[in-house]
Amino acid sequence: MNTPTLTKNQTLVLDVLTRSEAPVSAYTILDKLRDQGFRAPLQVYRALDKLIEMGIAHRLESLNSFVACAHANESCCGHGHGHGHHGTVAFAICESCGQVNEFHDHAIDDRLNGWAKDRKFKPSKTTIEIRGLCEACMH
Amino acid sequence: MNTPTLTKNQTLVLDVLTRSEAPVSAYTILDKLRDQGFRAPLQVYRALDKLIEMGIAHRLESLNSFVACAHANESCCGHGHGHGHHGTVAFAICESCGQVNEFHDHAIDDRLNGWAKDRKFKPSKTTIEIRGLCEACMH
DNA sequence: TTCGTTGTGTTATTCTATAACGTGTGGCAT
DNA sequence: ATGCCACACGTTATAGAATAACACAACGAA
Repeated sequence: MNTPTLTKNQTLVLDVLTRSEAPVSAYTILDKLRDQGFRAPLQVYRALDKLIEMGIAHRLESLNSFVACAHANESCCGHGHGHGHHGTVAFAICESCGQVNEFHDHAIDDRLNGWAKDRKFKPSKTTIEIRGLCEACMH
Repeated sequence: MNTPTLTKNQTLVLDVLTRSEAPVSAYTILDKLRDQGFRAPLQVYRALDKLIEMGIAHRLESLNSFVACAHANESCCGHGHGHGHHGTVAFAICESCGQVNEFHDHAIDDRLNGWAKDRKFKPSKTTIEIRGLCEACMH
């Protein structure tokens, strides 16, 4: 019920994201895929665009980097990948170790949607990113 | 009780931000200040860093652009500029006209802080940006 | 077959941000 | 006053992120 068949480049890029512990920049992806024949940034960006469009990957705006979606097969509220979305996704990013924690919170969604509705603002994409220190990295 | 006296460059940059209806990129700021003697990006970035540090300006991560703080003299909850923060600020950005609406919502703050506290994650900076269409730009 | 769509590859260019120097000034302790 | 330090400022060069513009190949639908 998932992946609408990925192309070769999309698969390669997704693999890099999946294998990485931390977010990866487009140019880092490029470097990691030179051996597989990648030569230009566009090859990476095009694959990323599709993956993000499919909801399989996310872009971290505050880092200019990318991660694989952590909820690939999840359906906490009747939403898998196939149809809709699990609302807006939020990220907690450790500035020390780089680890990213992806989560979603309906109360926040409701709040933001409420604000938007009140002002007749039509949201297309919402970004929530918390930068800070994870427990392991605090001294 | 405000501005801890801005330097010349900081004042110039803030003026550009204040006068602009929409977010401005660093290089656009640079161009607008060439007449006042600006010649290099760093002059802009350094001023921006300070302004942001003071809470007088904000960076929009999803746009790589900057805006003047809309709450400069506000104290909705006992917080002005001087001491602390009015929690986390959120932005609604119209992708058509570029207008930005800055707001803050304690329920969201509480929710995010709760999530962080549960996981012993220590937030340093939180980004919330809603991209979409404002009422005026919907057809 | 023919056409349109989609993925691809390549070169060049634009936009965003920082590194690494060096200069000048104002405070302030001695 | 002298020496020192912090800090704003200026400049050149470079790194990092993203897109423009063009060309080609594979594939399915009409």
